[in-house]
Amino acid sequence: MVSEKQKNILNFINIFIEKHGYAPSIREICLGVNLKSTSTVQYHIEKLIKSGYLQKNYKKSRAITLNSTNFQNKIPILGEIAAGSLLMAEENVIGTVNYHNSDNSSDLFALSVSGDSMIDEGIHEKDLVIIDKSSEIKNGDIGAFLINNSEGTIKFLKNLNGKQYLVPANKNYKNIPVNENVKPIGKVVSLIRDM
Amino acid sequence: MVSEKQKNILNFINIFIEKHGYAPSIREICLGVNLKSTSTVQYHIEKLIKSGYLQKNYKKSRAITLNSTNFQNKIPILGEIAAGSLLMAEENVIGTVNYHNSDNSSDLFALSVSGDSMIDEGIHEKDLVIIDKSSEIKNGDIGAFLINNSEGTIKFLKNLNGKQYLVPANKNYKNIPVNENVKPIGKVVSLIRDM
DNA sequence: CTTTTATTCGAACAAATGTGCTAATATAAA
DNA sequence: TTTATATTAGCACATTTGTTCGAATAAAAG
Repeated sequence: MVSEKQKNILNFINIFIEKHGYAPSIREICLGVNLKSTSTVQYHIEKLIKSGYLQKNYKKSRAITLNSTNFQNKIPILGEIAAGSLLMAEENVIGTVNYHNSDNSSDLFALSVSGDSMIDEGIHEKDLVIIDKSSEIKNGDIGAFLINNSEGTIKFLKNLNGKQYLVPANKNYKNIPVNENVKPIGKVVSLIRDM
Repeated sequence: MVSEKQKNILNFINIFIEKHGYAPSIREICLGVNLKSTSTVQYHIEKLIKSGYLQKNYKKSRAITLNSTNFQNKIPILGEIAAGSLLMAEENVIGTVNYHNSDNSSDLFALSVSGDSMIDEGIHEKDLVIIDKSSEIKNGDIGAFLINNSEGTIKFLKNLNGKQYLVPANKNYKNIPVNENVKPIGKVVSLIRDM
C-alpha cells in the first residue's frame, strides 16, 4: 500500500516540521529524500494523501499537514482486569499514553505490570505493556492472559511436548498449562518504562 | 512596545495555524487584519520578531513560527552517537517517537540501545531509551555517557568509596571510573521496547 | 515475450509569495 | 508650530513554489 519511498517522505516531512515548525516545500522534499524531480514527489504526495497519511491545501505553499492520528495515538491505560472481560469503560481508564502506531490503534491498550514473573525478560513491576487485542499470540510470543476469569497475567506462550503453557521468565514461578481457564487477551507489542 | 495592530496580527497568526496547521502568507495576514499593503504587514512582522514573539525564515513562504507555545511531544530518535558530540542534524535522525511529556521536550531525544551491559536492569538490545539532556544524572540514576569522545553507553552512576563509577547491570562487565574521558549526556528518563 | 503498472526525470509555465523602494498620513513629542 | 516617529499604502521585481505534460526506465503481471 505504502512504498518505502513514501514512508521515507512521510518521515522526512515529520522531522522537518518538528525541526522548523513549518512544512517543507516540494523541492525541499526532493533534496531530503534524494529525488531529482518535483513531479516525482508530487506523485508520492498524491499517494500518501489517498492513503490518508497527509492532507494538502491545493496551490498553497508549504500547506502539507500530517494526519496526526497516524502518529499520535493516545491509547487507554487500564488499571485492572475485571472479571470476565476487559472493562474499557472510562471508569477503568487510569490514564493515556501516546503510542507511535501507524495502523488502526483501536485494539490497543496499556496495562500496568504487577509482579515479577517476567523479570528475566526485563519486564518490571510498574512497566506499561502495550497490548494488541487483535494480534494473535503465537508460540514464543509474550501475551496477556486472563486466568479463571479473574486474574490477568503477562507470560510467554510456549509449546512444550505438544502442549501449550504460559511460561514465566522467573525461576521462582511455574509453568501454567493452557486450558479452558486461560483466555488470551492479546499480544504484548511494546513496553514503556518511566524512571 | 507592542501595538494593538501587532497583537491583532499575532492573534491572527495563532488562530490561523491552529485552524490550518500551517502559517499564513503575508497577503493572507493582510486580509485577516484588514491591511491593504503587504509591506505594512512586513513592517509589523519585523517588530514582532524583534520583540521576540515570532520567528521567521528569510525568503521562505509560510515560514513564520510562534515563539510562545511549543506543544510538541515528538522527539527525535538518533541512530548513533558520533565522535565528540551528539549529531542531531536531520541526517542522523532515523525516526521519531511520541513521548508523553507536557514540559519542554526540546532537550529530549531517544537512543537505540546496543549491547547487554544493562541487561539485569531489564534494558535490552534495541530498546529505545529516552534521554533528557537537561536532567542532571545523580547518584543511583541511569544515565547516558560518552566515553573517550567516541563511544556512547548507558550505565548506572554510583558513588563507591568516595569515587564515582559507571556501573553496569551485568556481571560480565566492569565498573568504569569516572574521569575526564567520561562525559555525561543526560539522564535516562524512560524506556520503550517494541516487540 | 508482451503488457501493465509503478517510479523517476526534465522542462516549462503560472501562480503564490517575500522583498525593496518611495510616498502619504497620522500620531506623539519638542 | 515644527520635528520626529509610527503606521499605512502602492507598485515593481525577483524568487519560491505548485502544477502540468511528456517521456524514459524499472518492476511486476499476464
